[in-house]
Amino acid sequence: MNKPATIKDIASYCGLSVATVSRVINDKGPIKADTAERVRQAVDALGYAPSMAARALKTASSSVIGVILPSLTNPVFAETASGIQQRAREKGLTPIILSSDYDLSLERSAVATLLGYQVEGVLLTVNDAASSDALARLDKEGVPYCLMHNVPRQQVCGYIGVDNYRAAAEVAVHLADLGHRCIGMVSGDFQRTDRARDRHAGFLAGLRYRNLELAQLVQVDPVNAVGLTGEIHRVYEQPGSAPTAWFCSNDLLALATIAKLQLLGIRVPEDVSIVGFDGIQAGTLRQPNLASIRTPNAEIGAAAVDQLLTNKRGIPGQTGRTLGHQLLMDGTVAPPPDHLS
Amino acid sequence: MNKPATIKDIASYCGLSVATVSRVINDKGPIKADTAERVRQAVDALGYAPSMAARALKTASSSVIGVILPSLTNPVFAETASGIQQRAREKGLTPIILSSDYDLSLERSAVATLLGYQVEGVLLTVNDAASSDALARLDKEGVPYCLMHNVPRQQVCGYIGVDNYRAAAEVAVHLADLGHRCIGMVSGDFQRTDRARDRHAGFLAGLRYRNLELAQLVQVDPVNAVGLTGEIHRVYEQPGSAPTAWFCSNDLLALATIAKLQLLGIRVPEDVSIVGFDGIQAGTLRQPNLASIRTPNAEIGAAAVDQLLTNKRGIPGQTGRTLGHQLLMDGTVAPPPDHLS
DNA sequence: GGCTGTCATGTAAACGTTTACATATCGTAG
DNA sequence: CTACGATATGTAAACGTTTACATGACAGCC
Repeated sequence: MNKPATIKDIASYCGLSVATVSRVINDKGPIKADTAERVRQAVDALGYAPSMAARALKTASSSVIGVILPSLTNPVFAETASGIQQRAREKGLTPIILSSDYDLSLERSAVATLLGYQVEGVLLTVNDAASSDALARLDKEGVPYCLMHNVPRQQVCGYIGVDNYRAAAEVAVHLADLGHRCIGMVSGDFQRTDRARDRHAGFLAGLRYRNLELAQLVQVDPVNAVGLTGEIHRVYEQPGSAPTAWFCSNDLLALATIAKLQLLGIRVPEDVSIVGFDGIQAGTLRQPNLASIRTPNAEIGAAAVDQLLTNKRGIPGQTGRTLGHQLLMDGTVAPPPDHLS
Repeated sequence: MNKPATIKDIASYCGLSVATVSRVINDKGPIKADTAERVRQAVDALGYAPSMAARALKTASSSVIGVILPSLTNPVFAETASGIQQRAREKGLTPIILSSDYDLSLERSAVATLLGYQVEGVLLTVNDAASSDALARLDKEGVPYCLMHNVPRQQVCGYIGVDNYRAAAEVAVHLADLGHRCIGMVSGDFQRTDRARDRHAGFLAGLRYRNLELAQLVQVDPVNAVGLTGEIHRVYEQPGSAPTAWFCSNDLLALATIAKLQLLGIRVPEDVSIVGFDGIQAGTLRQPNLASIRTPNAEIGAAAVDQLLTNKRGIPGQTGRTLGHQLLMDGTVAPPPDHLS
């Protein structure tokens, strides 16, 4: 690896002092047009790239923002990362994106890593905002941050997400109004994340609003839906009332549920309705389309960057925003089979 | 934002010199157990995180690796990123992941950005390895890199991927051996990426090997499969021989194609067989499973990190590796409808 | 006791920037 | 002709580390 060119190389190449070169590069202070041109040529010729390390050290600002997400492969967070990426690029910031793999100790060490890079701020989704060490650390260090997707605590630096509770409640009401009376829920990361709990609570509230209760709650391992087959099988084997509709706490789970039902010879949505949550692309690449709640994931990321910058400048404004979601209630939802309307 | 604690704060807190503290932190040189303990306590107490900027500046090594991928939302690259992430963490490296959005000028500026961070090396997937400015720049600067997923040029620093040509040829042979005689291909980023071209060429070669030629080539906008509906409709409207099997250059395209066919009342795989490429999760979350080529995406990312480290140490060994792929030829593939076996 | 070697620590320079301050040049008003 | 403000550039210190070198303490050996 060649030694990268430094500002001194540029300076001596042009017969100038480093100060002048620095001024040209950051265009600060007065400079002769001729000089500026010479410097620019030298920069090109020597392939000079200013050392962000030195710059960060001197100016105590790194132009780096930290990002911590539970997963990069989950489309929800991939889209969020993508939105962050784009907005950060516009703002001249470089994101360092780390995955916590839903692991609390990795959440903590990710924060520690980012602190070392003197990040301008951190955008993150934690398992549980109310009890997060990672968040506590950021608060303690006074590093601005913006939560994404989480259910925010009281005193939070910044927050962007959707109203999971309300969205889930809307699904419950919608299913009830279609005539469903026996409704189940499939939850994955139920105990692990605050949003899964919020969706559950919201769904129950929605059912209650229509004088229903949850007929079944199936909990499965969130990573690869282990146990789903057995549970679904059990529910539909037993005599008695099996749900005519299921709300799944995310789309991947919903797709897996549909596949299992089909294997049992149960048709979706003719026999059973399925609703997911997230509105991922895979849900629209099938017939019938997966009914779901579409959340503006990329927009959440972009808005989080904006929120961070607002906070940094100390503008007192609002500390968070709840973005709108969209009900996609066609495709895999229909009235229950015996329903006369 | 509080001023972060520096090594000097630790030193004066313990009544030691910065040199000693530094030695404790990096455990180099002899230190009394007692002293080490005191330092560690101070680190915890003050929440000290060493400045990576200063460290990078002094040691001229940043512990940062650059990553450039065409997209973060495409599951293939999301998995690759995830694999990189994990292996990098094990090796004590921090990845800066940037998305080029398949844009050549963003590819270039991503390299420039990374150069500023004095990255130890770069892992990247470019549109076209043979003509990439980004790669040329890395070569010029002497920064080690490892290509992922690309079809490598002759003189390349490092390379990890699968044999797209061979895999596509295997699909062709498999379809031919099932009895298909009229076979089409749906290609997305056909003209844009080297691997799409490679898959196309390999597929043609496979067909030729069985004395067949490509019956139809449908090209669509890769981002959202614009035009697919019209093309598919056209093919099956016209009288004459319509393909009984389609090879799609990636899984997202394959899923979209299946959805379109179903809308035309064409059954998959009873009437028409569909094969994708990549083996993404969404393909397995449906019935029947999407036939595809599964590529070890996460492993490609992890192997690329290893390859980079090998290259850096100047170990002369191999400059690249081709990892194995896996044919998943069930679900959406079947013999053609009129086939007697 | 003096010499040597090992262990533990301190001193200070360097890494590549930015920037406050100093300097130099020059046109122009007094 | 001097003084002055503007303009353009140079000088040097500082940012937080690491590390070669220097120092000091203490043990073992003759």
